[in-house]
Amino acid sequence: MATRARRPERREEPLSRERIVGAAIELLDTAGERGLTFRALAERLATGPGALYWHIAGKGELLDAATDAVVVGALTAGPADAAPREATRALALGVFDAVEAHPWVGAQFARAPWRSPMLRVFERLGRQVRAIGVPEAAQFTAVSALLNYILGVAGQNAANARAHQERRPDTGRAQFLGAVSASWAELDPDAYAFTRNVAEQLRDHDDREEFLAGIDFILTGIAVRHGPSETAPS
Amino acid sequence: MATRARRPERREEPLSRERIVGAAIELLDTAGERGLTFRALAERLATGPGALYWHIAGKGELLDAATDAVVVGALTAGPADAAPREATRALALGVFDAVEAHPWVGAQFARAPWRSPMLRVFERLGRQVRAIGVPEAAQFTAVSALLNYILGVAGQNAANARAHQERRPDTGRAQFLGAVSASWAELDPDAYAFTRNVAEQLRDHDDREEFLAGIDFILTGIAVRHGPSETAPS
DNA sequence: GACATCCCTGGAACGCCGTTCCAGTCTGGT
DNA sequence: ACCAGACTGGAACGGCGTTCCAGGGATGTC
Repeated sequence: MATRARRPERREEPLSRERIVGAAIELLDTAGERGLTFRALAERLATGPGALYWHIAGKGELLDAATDAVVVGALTAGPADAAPREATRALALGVFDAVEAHPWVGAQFARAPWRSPMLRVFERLGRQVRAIGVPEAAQFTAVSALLNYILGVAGQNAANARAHQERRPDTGRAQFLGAVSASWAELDPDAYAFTRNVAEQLRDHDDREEFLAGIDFILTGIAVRHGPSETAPS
Repeated sequence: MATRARRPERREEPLSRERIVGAAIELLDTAGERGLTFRALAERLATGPGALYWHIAGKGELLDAATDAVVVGALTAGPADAAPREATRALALGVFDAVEAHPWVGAQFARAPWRSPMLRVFERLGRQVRAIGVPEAAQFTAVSALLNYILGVAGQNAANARAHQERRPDTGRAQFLGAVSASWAELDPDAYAFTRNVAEQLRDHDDREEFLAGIDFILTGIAVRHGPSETAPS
């Protein structure tokens, strides 16, 4: 009688939204964005494609849920007692690192605007901008600038990852940048004088440092325009 | 004899790479990114899908060529005798306006990194940054910051355009933003205090002004860090 | 114990996509 | 008159997201 005290379930583990999203993340990380298909996902979960639709509405919702899981993880860190500017840098770096670990997240940001993952980042950036002292009427503008920059970098990271993962799995980031840098050096000297000139800087740059430098440019611009007094504290 | 002096061609107009790219741009503008298929394109050109492949390698090259055509058009303008900072703003605005007229361009930027269209923008930005007086070693960083911000805005514009064109063709940008703004106002007051607070600013903001404000933040940041003398050189 | 019910499964099938294949046509050169 | 090669366009292939639906397993009711 009663229920047979937690039978070993119908299979090892029943299908669930969490399990599906988890498998989707693994698939995205290992096989890239093109590797996530309902058929591959079903095979990995030892079921058929149709079963997945009982738990997830469609591919859009699946990508959304996967992105949200990654973003939530990236935003949990943070000491929170740092100075606003430092906290903003840490926050941005957290998103950057998450995108570098899961490049497909960068592409997803550009696909679904104002969904839950982006809202989380927006909110966190907003609190820092408010802490910095930006007047209320200018807060949306300041946060938008930061967010759009972060999204731009994320999107490019995703694109680069695709370029040297799906096309040539054997080449790494260094070879990829080296190849692009070499092609820049052979551009027309008149039409692409500047680009030729910075070909070496492309090859040798550090993504993280460049990203942070951009964040600092924007934060400085915000401080000059809206800061309490730039150098002297109030 | 001789050749019958320019016969009226085999059809009204023979297939050509230019005609295909032109038709692709029309299709992208009117039907959105999802509307561009080789079958629809072939039908519009009164031919079969196979014929297109004689002139264009595949969909990637087609999108690249279409993007390039739009970007080239956007970069031809410009007085060139303006002050560097003003010229940079005009250049960025040119790209912004092109993306607003052809939202799919923004998505394409995030899909193919370091292809011809992006290189053109990169080169033009670089020349302005050089004219501003940024030292050579920091030019790549400065241009990257500007470019990534522009790409971020472009990608979001593309995503927003998709959201209120393919999902609800009857609603315009205002209704779309209004709906998002309304949903923000109903978020959890604790978890989304900031977002709730700027819901109105989202509804009422001007995309162009916000974009320019971001460009100005970055340009100010660059000037403070690398400007000719701002406060005092090293 | 028999039975109806509902949640959940998973394989088959639909329509559309990018791409390839190829028999055929048209054109200019000899 | 003939040929070689540029070019066409319809058919077909494999794969995708999604839908459909016959069924299986646990549960509640008599």
